[in-house]
Amino acid sequence: MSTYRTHHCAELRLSHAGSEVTLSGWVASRRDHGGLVFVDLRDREGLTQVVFDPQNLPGSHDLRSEDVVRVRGKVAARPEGTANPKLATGEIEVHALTLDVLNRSETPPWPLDEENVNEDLRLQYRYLDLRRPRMTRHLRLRHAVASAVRAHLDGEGFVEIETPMLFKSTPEGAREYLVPSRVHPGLFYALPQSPQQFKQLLMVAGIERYYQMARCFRDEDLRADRQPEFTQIDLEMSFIEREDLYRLVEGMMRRVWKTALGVDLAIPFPRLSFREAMDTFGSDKPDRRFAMRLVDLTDAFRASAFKVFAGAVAAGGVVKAINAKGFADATQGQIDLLTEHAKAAGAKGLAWIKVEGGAWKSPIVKFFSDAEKAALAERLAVEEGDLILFAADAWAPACDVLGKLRTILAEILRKLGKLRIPENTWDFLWVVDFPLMTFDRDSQRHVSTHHPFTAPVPEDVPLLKTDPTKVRGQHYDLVLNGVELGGGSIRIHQPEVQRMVFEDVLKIPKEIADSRFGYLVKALSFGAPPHGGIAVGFDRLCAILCGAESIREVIAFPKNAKAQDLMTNSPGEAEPRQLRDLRIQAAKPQG
RNA sequence: GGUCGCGUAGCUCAAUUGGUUAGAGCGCCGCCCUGUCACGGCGGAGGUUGCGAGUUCGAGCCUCGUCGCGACCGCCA
Repeated sequence: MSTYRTHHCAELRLSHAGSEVTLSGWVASRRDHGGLVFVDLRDREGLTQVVFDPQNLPGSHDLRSEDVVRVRGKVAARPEGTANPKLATGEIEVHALTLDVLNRSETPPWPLDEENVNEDLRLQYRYLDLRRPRMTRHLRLRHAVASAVRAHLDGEGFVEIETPMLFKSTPEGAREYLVPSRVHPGLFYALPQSPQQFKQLLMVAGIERYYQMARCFRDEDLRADRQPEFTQIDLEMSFIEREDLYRLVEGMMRRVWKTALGVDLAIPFPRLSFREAMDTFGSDKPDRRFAMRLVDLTDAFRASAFKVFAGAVAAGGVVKAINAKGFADATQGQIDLLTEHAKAAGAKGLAWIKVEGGAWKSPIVKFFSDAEKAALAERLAVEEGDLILFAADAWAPACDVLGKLRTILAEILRKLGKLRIPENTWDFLWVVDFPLMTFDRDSQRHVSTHHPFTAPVPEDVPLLKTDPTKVRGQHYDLVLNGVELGGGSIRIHQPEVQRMVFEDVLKIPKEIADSRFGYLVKALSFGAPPHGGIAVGFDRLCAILCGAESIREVIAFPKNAKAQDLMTNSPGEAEPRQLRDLRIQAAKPQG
């Protein structure tokens, strides 16, 4: 038995009354009555009230927040009327017989029970921040989720395999962290953005089912849900089709939700094509917990007197609208704000109608015919108090604009109490049938919508050379409550198809394709099995399960928004000697 | 790189139109207190209002610059 404890601080109950126990932990709070001292002793499990008689234990007067102590004492039922129903151990207390101060604590820089505190400070003293029960809960939930994932994948025959952190620079995609090689001066490794290529090589190696809690690195600007290093549940399987993978991930998520929240998720998750998602929600990661669907009005305004609409249709575009129910009382400022967002999303302006006092108030409604008004009223189910917002443009930008407005409106209406987004609703879905290629106007060439290893849908392969943007990829995104949780694809496993994508479709010069991806194409040529996989954002997953706003809340030692670690003060300068060894000269910023 | 927001005591926040010596709660220090659990009582310490200029008789408040932090946009195959 430990000399430090016989029980933890959330363990003792009335049934223990009379027994002698030893507890160790931190002083969470003290209430010194002079002749009697109460201390809430905290360990990772919870709180226990310890009662000291300072005549016998004078040191109890000197206890301070966060001192580490060991207490031996007798468990006693609390006197009549003094039980604390807020504590699991609230029926009892420990009457201290001995007190050992194992370590003193400086006064904490902020009261640890204060939730709303400057994040700088929390990150600078992260070890104190993590003592708080909420953060302890986050880390332990994260562990429980990781365990559930491992248990599930183990049960499905997966093998956990580590892949290198020191990888090769592949300049496509996210900016990478470069690592200089001392042995090869002037040459660099890169930290992996994901183990993508290795997991495919493991399939060629015949592993068949691989997974890894993979640390990934991206040297891009940060967000609340983005860190320079983050963790993915990364997995890959051979001899599967998309549906096989959906089933696997659905089972895994079901297990995770059961473990973490005790919730039975409904599976299978619905599937929505990219086209349909954009068309009805204006997003490839739609939050369907609220309606506010995009409605198509193209045919109704084909011949409209309102030239903005008719013109868009004539140019091959669409007219679409959404109904922000109950927002007819939007202020001019709010309309302006929405217009700003619409413009930022690529719209030229924002047409709107307020339905107030039985009338349609709008700068544009005078152009509408009765038939057009009737179509509007019917398709948007227009009622008193509604605010209708329009987009008239080519299909993709029109959907995009309204999709962004939809998200913003939902947030505004939710705050105003006009839209209720149900809590504890887990709206999972698969978004599928993405276009394999997107035409990039800047570089005037086709780029992979996701990555160049995604296999085309078999029946679309003939279009690869003729009309690449029409080719659907076997890519899938896992979406939860409007958050992209993960994505993956069935990969190309025939070397000639992979080579064609690199050279004929993406127009990557042969030498570059060879030097960057030659080993992969070569590997495919040695009997690569059909395979595919997915990467699920583990930090985001944990944040959602914890109800946290930011993934920083579920990472033990995260970086701040400037990618710094405020506790260790990194990044920091390197010694001149280190730089000399690496043959690197730091170009100091001006000033 | 851009837009917006924030920066006042250790922490969370006040400070009327630009006007006296910048306040409160918590925390901290000292004394008192045997049933508290947001313990209570009395007393005390603690401030370059992020920094620098400017306007003004006078700036926490206005202007400009700068630094820091955050959110978003760009970016994230």
